[in-house]
Amino acid sequence: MVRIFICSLGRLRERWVLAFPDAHVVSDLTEVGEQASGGARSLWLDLSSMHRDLRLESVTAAASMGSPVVAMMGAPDESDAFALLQAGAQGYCHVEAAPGQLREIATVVEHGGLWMPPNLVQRFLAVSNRVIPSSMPEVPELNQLTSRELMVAEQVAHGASNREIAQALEITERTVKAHISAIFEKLSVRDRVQLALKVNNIPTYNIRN
Amino acid sequence: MVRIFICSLGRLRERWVLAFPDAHVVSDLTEVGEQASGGARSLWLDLSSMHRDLRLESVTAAASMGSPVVAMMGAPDESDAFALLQAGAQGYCHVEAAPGQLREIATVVEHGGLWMPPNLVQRFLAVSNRVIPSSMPEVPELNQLTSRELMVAEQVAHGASNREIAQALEITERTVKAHISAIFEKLSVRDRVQLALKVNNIPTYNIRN
DNA sequence: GCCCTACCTGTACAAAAGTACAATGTAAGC
DNA sequence: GCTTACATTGTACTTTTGTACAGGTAGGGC
Repeated sequence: MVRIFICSLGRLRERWVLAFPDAHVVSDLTEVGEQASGGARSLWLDLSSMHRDLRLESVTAAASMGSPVVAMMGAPDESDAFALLQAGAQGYCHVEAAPGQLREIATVVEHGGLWMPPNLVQRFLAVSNRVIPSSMPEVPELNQLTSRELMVAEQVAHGASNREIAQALEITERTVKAHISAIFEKLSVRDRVQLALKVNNIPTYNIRN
Repeated sequence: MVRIFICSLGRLRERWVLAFPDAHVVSDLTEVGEQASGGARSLWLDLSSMHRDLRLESVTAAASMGSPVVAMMGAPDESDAFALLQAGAQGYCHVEAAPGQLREIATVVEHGGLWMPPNLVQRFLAVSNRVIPSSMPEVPELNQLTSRELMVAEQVAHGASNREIAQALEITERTVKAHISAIFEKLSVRDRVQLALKVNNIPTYNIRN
């Protein structure tokens, strides 16, 4: 089974290689034609940094090539997901999905199944008046934080600057920095952006997490 | 992986055995509890010769047991399939599906995917697409960005530093900064954390924006 | 009492991030 | 040919962020 990633940068992300060591990559859909055109293959479209119309267009074009298509997005968007699936994609996932999940998705779509994140399925079911007990995955690392650190982390996770946090908690900016450094250490992140993403449970490009 | 068929007759059909030589069978859902309750398993409900309300009820009960559920019907019916999937089934197929297809379905649902006949997929998505979009807006401001800016924004939104973005896009760090400043202006955010949150559609505390 | 942790703060410094002002090249459209 | 939008880069600068090293306080457990 050949997995071909279509990415405008023409380079494979590390997670893709971790998932599929023999993955191929092309920078444009037109270059896919030659690659394993006869055999079994799946197409993985990196739709991050693409406008909405172009995303739909790309998926439609890819779907017409006869191989299962997985749409990979940078900014998750529910309404978009269904549009892309309707346009012919068999899978919809985050562009930085973990390698293990990528392999699951591959298994599913290459056997004719649909794959989308559990929250999307839940969303659909919710709309359908079905009550599903949702066990939203928390971020377990947050339990390592002291209560004060947690306060700071929450603020960072919602875009507050050090100065604002200091004012909010009525402490010095210096103290805020101290807390933040401790948080970085405990959560193994390197800066406040990654902290914000981790608290909000959003994957980052960085492997060292 | 254990496949348990729930069939009122208490007998396995030939096709099921052909597909899964080690398949189990029970005549009622209540008998499932004991079978491989801890390990990985999938439940295959034979819903042929069942009234509509009972079908729904069975699927709901089966879905609550924590294993993927495949609803197998004798007389395929679109609206019914829809209801059963809403009720928690991960798969929907004909009770006399070919062994090969059964195995495909097993692979899909046991990896978290949805499986249903191709013609139903389109129906399913068409309805979803009509129902979902109104409820959750995407981030319309992102359309103001140029394609290059969008690439940069996506990278920022996933924790990349300016240097990393520069390397990824093969441009200068200075150029990255230029793009980022333009993005801030267009999206009315003041720093990269807020940008990251906005792209990921996460609200910020933002007092003075 | 002593130890440990959480919490707080200071000075100083290094490293990013972000802005101001300016400039070049290119491609598309009128 | 001209205009406009986009992408790119430079120098120089301010601000913010983050770290290193050091220290002080308060409370709980032993």
